[in-house]
Amino acid sequence: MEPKPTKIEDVARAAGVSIMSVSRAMRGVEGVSEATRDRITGIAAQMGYVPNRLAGSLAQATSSLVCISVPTLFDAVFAEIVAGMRETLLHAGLETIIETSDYDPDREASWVERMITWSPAALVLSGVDHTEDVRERLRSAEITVMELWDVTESPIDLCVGLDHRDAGLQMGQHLIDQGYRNPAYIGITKGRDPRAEKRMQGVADAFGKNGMDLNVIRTEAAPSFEAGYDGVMRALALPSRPDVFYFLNDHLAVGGLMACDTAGLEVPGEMGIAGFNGLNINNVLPRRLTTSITPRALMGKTAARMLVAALRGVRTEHKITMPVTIDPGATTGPKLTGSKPSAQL
Amino acid sequence: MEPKPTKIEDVARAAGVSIMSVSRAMRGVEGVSEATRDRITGIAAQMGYVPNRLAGSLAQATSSLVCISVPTLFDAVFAEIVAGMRETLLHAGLETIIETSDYDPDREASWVERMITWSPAALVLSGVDHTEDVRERLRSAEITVMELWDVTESPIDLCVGLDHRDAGLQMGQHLIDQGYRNPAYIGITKGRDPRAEKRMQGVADAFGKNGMDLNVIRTEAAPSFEAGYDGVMRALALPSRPDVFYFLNDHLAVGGLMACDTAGLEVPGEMGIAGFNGLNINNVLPRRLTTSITPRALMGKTAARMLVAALRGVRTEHKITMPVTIDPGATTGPKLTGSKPSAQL
DNA sequence: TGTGTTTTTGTTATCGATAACAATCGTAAC
DNA sequence: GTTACGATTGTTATCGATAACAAAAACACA
Repeated sequence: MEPKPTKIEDVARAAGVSIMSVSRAMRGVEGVSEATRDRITGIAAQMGYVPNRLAGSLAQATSSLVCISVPTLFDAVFAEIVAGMRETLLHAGLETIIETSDYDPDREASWVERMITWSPAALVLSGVDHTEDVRERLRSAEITVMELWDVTESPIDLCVGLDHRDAGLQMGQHLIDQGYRNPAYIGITKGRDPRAEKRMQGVADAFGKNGMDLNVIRTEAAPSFEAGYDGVMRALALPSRPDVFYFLNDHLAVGGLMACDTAGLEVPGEMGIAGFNGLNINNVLPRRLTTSITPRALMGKTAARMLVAALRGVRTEHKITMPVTIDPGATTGPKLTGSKPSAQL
Repeated sequence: MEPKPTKIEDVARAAGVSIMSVSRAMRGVEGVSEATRDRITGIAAQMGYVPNRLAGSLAQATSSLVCISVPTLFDAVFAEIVAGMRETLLHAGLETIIETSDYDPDREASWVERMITWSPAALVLSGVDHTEDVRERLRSAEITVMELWDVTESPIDLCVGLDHRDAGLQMGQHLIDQGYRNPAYIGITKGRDPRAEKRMQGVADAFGKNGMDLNVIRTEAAPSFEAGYDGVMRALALPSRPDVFYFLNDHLAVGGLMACDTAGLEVPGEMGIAGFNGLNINNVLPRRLTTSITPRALMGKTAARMLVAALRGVRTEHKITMPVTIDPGATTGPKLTGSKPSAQL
């Protein structure tokens, strides 16, 4: 009663050819005439034959798997990057496996360990900060590695990302230009998100050059709306109240914006707010967030193309730094001190 | 120079045993004494041996892969369900592959086709509405199938989800109780999200029982903040303005809330707003959204446990309907007609 | 001490494909 | 009508593991 799946041998027998001809026909490689190819693929389709990729990959000693590790899928940022990659990869006949490391390097490490057992064609990691174990493994395994989202002077292999410190520097300067003088950064536990730390450093440096300090407020939560909300609540209790908040990302910024609203603080009049990413929630906020727009889909697509090229032996550049642009928005700006309308929403 | 990965044979030679002993030792199955097992695993670790899963799965005719298809990862809803599953599955030694179908049944179908080639242990699909091709394939392949997020009388195999129509019915009654009489549904193109259609139907039925009609407004966009915003803008142009909006989900509801705010409509005084899911953005909104709370993480965990049990041959229930509870929030309620404060945010 | 039983270890066949090489076919050139 | 070369097809070895069965060793009990 069990409907044993048809294998290549069955198709070969049915078509009256050798299994190699079927193999060649199915993969679309050279070595069969157009006529027999068409005949074989026709019969295969009719028989409902699906090649066993496990066997194929084993024989080829490499699979068509691309394993991607991102910190989280709880916000759309990495989902967009991944979506950008997938389309291109799928088009190139590559399957993707996604992992969420939850910003935990050890978890990334154990994942790399596991993935290697599948002989993937490539591994994609988020960021450039990895444990020594991971670097070691990747060095010894002959797997193409792509580091995404951040850039470094010494990539393991390929690298497509942003210069986060520079993005911070840029935003810092923007905030200074807007007249802010007492900035605070609101983020999460130190070390959890290395990219955010770099951005913070950039902002700190920008203000530092002008002799101003950056207050740092950290919540222990994951990067979320709530973390931003809580951060603001905590920040407002500081002895000298900041005049602008630079948030870890737009999620925290939105939470922070809501917190300011709840606290009755006028934005940007009494408090400036800046985020990072340019999420699409920005398109519906009554007041657009000041933020840095990151080219997420494009980054994914770029990375995927570079990866596919590399897998085909066409090695072009090894490292691309994508541009980040500032969306001035409406949550920073001249400090008005007019009448304060009460909150609605 | 190439550091050929060590294989089972190398370990066997180094340990002075047969490869079967190594195989048994590595997998933790019966058939080796404790002493030799420890010795073998020690040597293997020392040699940096990682078993080739392709070979293993091929020999076993089944892999430890669980393939999961969700409509989207752009909002956190499915990400949370998936996260709930992953932990349990990983614990059971199962690897997960995630696909986003973008609400496209054909895309789901081609994905199923591709996944089968990897001999997965199980397939997880979102919803219970699939193309006939998919049903056909899954019937013939001997793969455990889990349908998630929705429920049906006749699941393919296993099923863990919500009764969406009932959730709609529940919310509809709630809105009626709050005094609303002219409801409108704001969603996306018909047929794209079958679950949303069921919820809408539930609301329509609830109002219908009381002799009231449900206006239906559809934007063509994907389910997003913008879709809710645009939907409201369009709804406000209707001849008879609705007094309450039931949105496809919280994302649209948040967008709609912002639109009402921008349009200067008092919520809930002049307009009620209800969503679906209970996203955590609700924790920071100055006015909590009226919504249905869905147990997403729990659903994922429950599904994963059921799946693991089924894979081990322990078949308990086949179908579980998870409860949905209403969060009354503050965007629906007595229609106040007090002074209208101007918008801040 | 010998025989039966259980545990441990090893041997052989197999999983379903692909690579590398060998054989065959067709046809163009001489 | 051969010779020769490129295009097509087939054969054999291999990929790295596991299942099923066989052999050897350890243990038990009369």
